[in-house]
Amino acid sequence: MKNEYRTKARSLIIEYLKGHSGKRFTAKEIFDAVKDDENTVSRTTIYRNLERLCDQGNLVKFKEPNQDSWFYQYSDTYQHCNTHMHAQCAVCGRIFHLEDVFLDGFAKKMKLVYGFDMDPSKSLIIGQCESCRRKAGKKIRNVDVEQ
Amino acid sequence: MKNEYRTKARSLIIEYLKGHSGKRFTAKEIFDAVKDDENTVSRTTIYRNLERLCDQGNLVKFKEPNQDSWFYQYSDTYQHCNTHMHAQCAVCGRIFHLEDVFLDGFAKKMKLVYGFDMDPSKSLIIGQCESCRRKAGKKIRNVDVEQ
DNA sequence: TTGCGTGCAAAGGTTTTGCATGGCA
DNA sequence: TGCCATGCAAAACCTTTGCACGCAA
Repeated sequence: MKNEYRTKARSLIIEYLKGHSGKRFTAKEIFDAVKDDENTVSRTTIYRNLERLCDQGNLVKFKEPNQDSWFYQYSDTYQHCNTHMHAQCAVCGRIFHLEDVFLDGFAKKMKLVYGFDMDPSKSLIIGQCESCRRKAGKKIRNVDVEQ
Repeated sequence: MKNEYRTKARSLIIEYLKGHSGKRFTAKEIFDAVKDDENTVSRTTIYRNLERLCDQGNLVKFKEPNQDSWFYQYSDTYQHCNTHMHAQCAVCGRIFHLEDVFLDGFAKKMKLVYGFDMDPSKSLIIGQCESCRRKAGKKIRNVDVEQ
């Protein structure tokens, strides 16, 4: 078992991700965000820490259509991710954790009708969340007030 | 509107994809498959044709977890893809088209419980298909008979 | 002091672009 | 002939790796 050290770089990354929990970022965005006039965290370190956080289960790593780079999203509740399904808002990128009970009926039907054994933890529902739908209604000249 | 020419390269690519409809390939795999002793289609051409096929709606392009490159899968029925949901087998990669009626209940519940407007065409269910589950049962010393 | 973490530079791999050439209609 | 498509080489990106040095415990 490896001992884990608390370093400046790692703290900066985790702080940033935690501070924006629920939003998704590319490695590049995190690199830019963590850097300021005095300090910089190398890309290598960013990648290595992101990978570690994924392994530890605090980070979700996923792709979006037509995007070259991976997205990372911090989630305190991700520990349970191997057991349940997620929905992601196509607008703001937030990931929602769906209750298992909610899925039971669907999974059963999938099995019955298609003979398909679904793996909820790997499946992803895409759509628009409530708050983004509300915002969309308030859009002025097709420009977002905030993202 | 652009006129489309029938060229050797494009025919080779489409033929290969059609001949293996339901399977998924990376650009590299298609590059290797299309090449033989006499002919070769450049990577550039592969990518340009794959992109065009996607635009035309005959090809699905998607990522899989922890894979660097995109996967492409030919589908004659993909024309309807903007209206319905898909399930993908994690083992063989085949994509199944789910009936719309099948989803109605689920979508309604999503809206009701989470206020989430799902976009079936972009959502993906991952799991194991019937035939792969059967094969898995027949596995000998953890080696697949065929993939 | 030990060994984990970081940074640099370089490599690896996939995909895109510019430009001249080739081929379909 | 007039476009469209192809191929080559190079570039653009994102991500990973090797190695020496720095820092936490």
